[in-house]
Amino acid sequence: MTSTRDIKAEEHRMFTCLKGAGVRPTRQRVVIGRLLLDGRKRHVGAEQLYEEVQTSGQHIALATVYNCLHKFVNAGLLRQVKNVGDTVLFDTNLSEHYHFIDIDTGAIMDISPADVPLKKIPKIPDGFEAESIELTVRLRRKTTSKRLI
Amino acid sequence: MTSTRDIKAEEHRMFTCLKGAGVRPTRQRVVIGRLLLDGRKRHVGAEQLYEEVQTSGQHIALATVYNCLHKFVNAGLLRQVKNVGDTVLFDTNLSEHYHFIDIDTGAIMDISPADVPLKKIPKIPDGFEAESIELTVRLRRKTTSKRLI
DNA sequence: TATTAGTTTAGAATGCTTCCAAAATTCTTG
DNA sequence: CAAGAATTTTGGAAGCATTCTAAACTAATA
Repeated sequence: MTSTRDIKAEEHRMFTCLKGAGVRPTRQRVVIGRLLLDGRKRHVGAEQLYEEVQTSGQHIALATVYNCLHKFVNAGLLRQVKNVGDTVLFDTNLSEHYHFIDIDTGAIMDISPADVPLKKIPKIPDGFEAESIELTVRLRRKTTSKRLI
Repeated sequence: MTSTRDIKAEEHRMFTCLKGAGVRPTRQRVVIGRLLLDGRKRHVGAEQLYEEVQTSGQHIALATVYNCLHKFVNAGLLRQVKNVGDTVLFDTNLSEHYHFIDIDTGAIMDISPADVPLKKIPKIPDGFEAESIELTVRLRRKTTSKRLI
């Protein structure tokens, strides 16, 4: 079990972490930071995170969750996944990697860059610079047999 | 100038084309097919196409434009681009290729696969098959100098 | 031609995300 | 520590692309 002192310590760590990233460490951001920036690699949507906050017994307005996620992205604490369905996802994995997407369930799995070395980066048009390179492989469950019973 | 007979001929060609693709050739689909499936490579949104139809003096309900685009995608006459902003785009270029996206304007440019050979396809997880592989390079206009005047 | 199956349509509904303007919080400076 | 300035939070409204609905229509089939 986590003692009150440990919680305080963790909160303080997150407080410092946010400050270091140039993000004003408000109560809400510390709460979300602790849920999200704990080292685990996850893909989260705003709505889902909103519910996690509620489950944890806290309340943060949905609009604030959105604000916070965007702030974190700008601060480089989070990445936005742009290839998924109709909903915006945020990725806690900051290292270079790509994604598998199960088109039926929407589930996302990481692809290590070691598994897909690009032989060369495409030549960037003059006057531009690459902001991001995304590689997404959409997967369909294989229909192994068409047994009807 | 295009004669009435030519138009009729083109309509009939599209009629046949749709039929061949297993798509029931309704008036609306022939109209949209003629605007879209003329060989030019384009990236189009539903709303934009809807306006093109109106400009051409015809009327097709927006819902029908959506229906039609999806039908065309299922029939393999069109591809859906899934990496762009918040709006769904359709791509008349059916051959393998990838995309540059100007993050400021939303403009899309094709990347030839010759420019980005994937050294190897990532290993597809067991029980799945790849439905599509998308590679998207987001571009930002380079800030060459910060002249203020 | 009659029947059936598939389409079109306008407008309503949906659902994710952003906007709003007021209240609250955090930071800065003295 | 107080006061003012700047930023953030909030709940609800608004926005917007897309899908849904159910009735009218059209195309294919027998």
